[in-house]
Formats: sequence, structure tokens, C-alpha cells
Amino acid sequence: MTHRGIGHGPFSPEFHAASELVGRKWTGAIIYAIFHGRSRFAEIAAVIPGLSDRLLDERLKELVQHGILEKQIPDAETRPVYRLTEKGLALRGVMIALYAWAVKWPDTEQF
Amino acid sequence: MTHRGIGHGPFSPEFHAASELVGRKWTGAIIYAIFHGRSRFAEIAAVIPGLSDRLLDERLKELVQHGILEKQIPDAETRPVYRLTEKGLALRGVMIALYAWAVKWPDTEQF
DNA sequence: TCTATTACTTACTTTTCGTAAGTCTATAGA
DNA sequence: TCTATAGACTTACGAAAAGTAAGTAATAGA
Repeated sequence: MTHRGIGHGPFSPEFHAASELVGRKWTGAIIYAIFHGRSRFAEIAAVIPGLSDRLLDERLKELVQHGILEKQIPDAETRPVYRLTEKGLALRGVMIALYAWAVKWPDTEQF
Repeated sequence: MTHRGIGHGPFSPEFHAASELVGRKWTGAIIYAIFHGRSRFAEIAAVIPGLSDRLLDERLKELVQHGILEKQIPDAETRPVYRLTEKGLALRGVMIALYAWAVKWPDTEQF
């Protein structure tokens, strides 16, 4: 890889697709919550202030469709759980790096 | 830090703010292009297919406002260049991690 | 000097998001 | 058992953001 580890040319379709996917509204916070052990719809909703059911549902469906999460119904239960796939778990390094950046360079501006 | 390096509780305001900022549409590709040496408006626009002037302008203004980029007018020139600040350069680890993930787990789905 | 490029703006349409309410099971309590 | 509550969505609709197209003023280059 050129440029000290970041891709080849000045545009990477793979990078772009990844950043548009995990960068969608609320998606970061949802994955973060799941990395922290929340697996059910209501558990995820409970920890993310401002996130509506409608959007949580939409984002979970996208993440399942893109292979980052799996929707499972455990034996003897009726409500689904959402779990990180291998692909989803592989985001750990990204999460760690972004968290480290976020706490070192807190954002004081508001939109 | 708990949970193997990723934050404290199941929600981090800092992480959330960071992911909403760098996750906005086109922002990843713009920062990526600037890491690859593109510094002028037209250079950035030239390498990102589908990105309109209007949105590029909007995203650049946001990134300047949030301290990730600086807008400079070099001596004896009239057109501005956009450069990564220290805060922006500190995103290198995030870029590397996301790029590595993106090429290892390419996204075949379309939205 | 003429033309093209650059770095934006403005106007308008389409898509996505925010907010609220409603539906359908399933479990819990009176 | 009847009712209430919680969980996991679904529907409807106004607001905000993004997409698309066109325009503009100030250079830079031929």
C-alpha cells in the first residue's frame, strides 16, 4: 500500500463504500452499542439517546443486509437478537481508532 | 478503557459526535483524497466521482469549522488550498483501519 | 484578448430523517 | 382470565439534507 498505509490512488471505491455504509446516521452508535454487549432491539434503543424506533429498524436491516450483523432468534425465545458477524467483529480496529481520536480531539462545535 | 479498548459504557457522546461528523455523505472520500495530496477544490472534485460542487463546498466548510481542515491562500496565489490540521492528520489511524477493513470485506450489496 | 477554469452560489427536485402514532405478539400481574 | 405493559416493528407525514442543474465573478492560460 502506498501513502503510508492508506490505499492506492486518491479515490478508493472500497473505502468510499465502507465509509458511506458505516457512516450513515446512527450507524456508528448502533455498532458501538452492540460491541458493548447490547443485542436486542430495546437494549440498543435504550442506550442511544435520540434514536427512534423507525431509524433503528432501518439501520439494523441495512447492517444485516450488508453482512455486518446477523439476526437470530434464540431457542425457546421469541424475540430476536442482533449479533456481529465475522465481518462486523472485524470493525473492532476501526472502532478503537475512532474512539481514541474522538476522546483526544473532542468536537466542541455543533451543527 | 473497558471492552478491549473501545470506550467505557454502551454509548459515548464523543464517539457518536465523531462518527456523525466524519460519516457524513462524501466526507470520508474527501478526507481520503486530501490524505492523498489533493488540496484544491478542483483537485478534490476531480478524483471523487459523483460528488457535486455544492456538496463539496458544504463538506469543506464543515470540516474547516470542526477543525479538521484549514483553508489557506498561499502567498502570490489567489485560489485556496485545504490542508489537514493536527486534528485532521490524527485521523490517519482511522483511515488506515477503515481502508484495511474495506478491502478485506468488500461490500457487494447496493443500497 | 479571448476562452476556459476555478471556486463557489442559487434554485429546485428527490431522498432521507424526525416525530408521532398505530399494530401485533407475548409475557406479567390483578 | 382479563387486562396491562413491553418489545419489535410499521405507517404516515412534515422537515431537513442531498441530488441536479444552472449561473457567476475572478483568474489563468493560449
